[in-house]
Amino acid sequence: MNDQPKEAGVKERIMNAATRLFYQQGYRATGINQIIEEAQIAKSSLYQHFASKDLLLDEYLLSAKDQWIEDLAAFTANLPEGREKLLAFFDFRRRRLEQHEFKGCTFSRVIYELPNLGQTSADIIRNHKSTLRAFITTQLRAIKDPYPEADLEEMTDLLFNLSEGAVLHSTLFNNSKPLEDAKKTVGKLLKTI
Amino acid sequence: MNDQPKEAGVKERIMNAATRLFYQQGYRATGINQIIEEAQIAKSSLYQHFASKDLLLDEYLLSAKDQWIEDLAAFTANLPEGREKLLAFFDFRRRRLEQHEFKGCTFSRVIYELPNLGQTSADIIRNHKSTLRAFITTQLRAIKDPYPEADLEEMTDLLFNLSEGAVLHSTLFNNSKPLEDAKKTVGKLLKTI
DNA sequence: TAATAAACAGACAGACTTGTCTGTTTGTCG
DNA sequence: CGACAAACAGACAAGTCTGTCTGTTTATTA
Repeated sequence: MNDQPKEAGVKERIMNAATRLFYQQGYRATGINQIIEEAQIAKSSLYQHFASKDLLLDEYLLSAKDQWIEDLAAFTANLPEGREKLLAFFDFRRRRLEQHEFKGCTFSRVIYELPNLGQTSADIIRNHKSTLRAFITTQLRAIKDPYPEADLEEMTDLLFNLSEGAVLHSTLFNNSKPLEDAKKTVGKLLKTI
Repeated sequence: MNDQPKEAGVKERIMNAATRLFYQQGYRATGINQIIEEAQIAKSSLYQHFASKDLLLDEYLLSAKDQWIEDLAAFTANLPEGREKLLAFFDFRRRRLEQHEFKGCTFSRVIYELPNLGQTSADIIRNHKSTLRAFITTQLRAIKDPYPEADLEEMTDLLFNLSEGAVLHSTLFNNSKPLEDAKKTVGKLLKTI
């Protein structure tokens, strides 16, 4: 439990604890008291840095989104644009699930957990998913340019939906296979364009 | 609020209220007290029929799953097997989201809301998703039989993942477009087999 | 009519929740 | 040293939650 680096700043320790707990247990299932215990900080310190639990959620989503994009960039840094990076995208999502015991997509989880999600949080998540979608579009363009606009859109959505569906099914069955299979299918689909 | 038919049995009224509330607000966000109020029954009556809230969830999932399959069957009853029913599958999921204000898939919601879901509940959901997958396989076979086993599996998973991803994105963006586009894409994919 | 079962109302226990507030300790900077 | 800010511990308010329990009313059936 007490695996927090004591040297880290208070705000950082709160974010670390919230990140772990919100993802592993969910937002609603995680109490303020559990966060302060794991972060080893005082309750008043938490409310000094975050006005409410809801706002902590928003900051968590913002930071998780940045981390996600950064990790993807690092994971695909040495690969050529196009086919290679697209396939690696599926490896990346698979690896994330495996590292986190198949708890699902950080952002989809929040969407489904909070049906009446605040505007700000929902915007952050939509923004993140749009970034992923743009990543796919970029790689498709690298494979075939010029790519007819209508076909590009369609293929982007196909791959985007395929990845999300595969993440969901890997989560549901606690198994990497859906994502592995999806990657193979993408490999074949890319040969047709 | 008081739109429960008073004639309906107590257990039925509980299930009706739970179905509406668990889906609209989520399982954790819905309290026992709210259920008994909407169902217009006494708290002791609820615990007479369901030993705990967790077991109520399981019965809710079972009944929701049956209803889902039944509704799909009715929706596609007059269509020929194969291409038509496959395309209608996407219409069906779109219509469900539209009718429920884009709150997402009943079952995926539970998966994501309860990361430490009980074995029974998880099994019900996995069973349901397997049924959907089997529906797709059946329709693909109707289009092309014999269908090489490996290709059949791959196309099934592709369509299955595509539908789940489209449902997720329609939910996220409160918009039917992802599911409409997915249907069009399926139409094209089916021409290639 | 008497007996049995089902549903009723609602108080209650006990544990949880977020957020506030008081007062103390610690560390840093001039 | 003196002053200021940050973090501390932890009690507390006010509300929520699930589940239990007591005792009453209603309906059915023998």
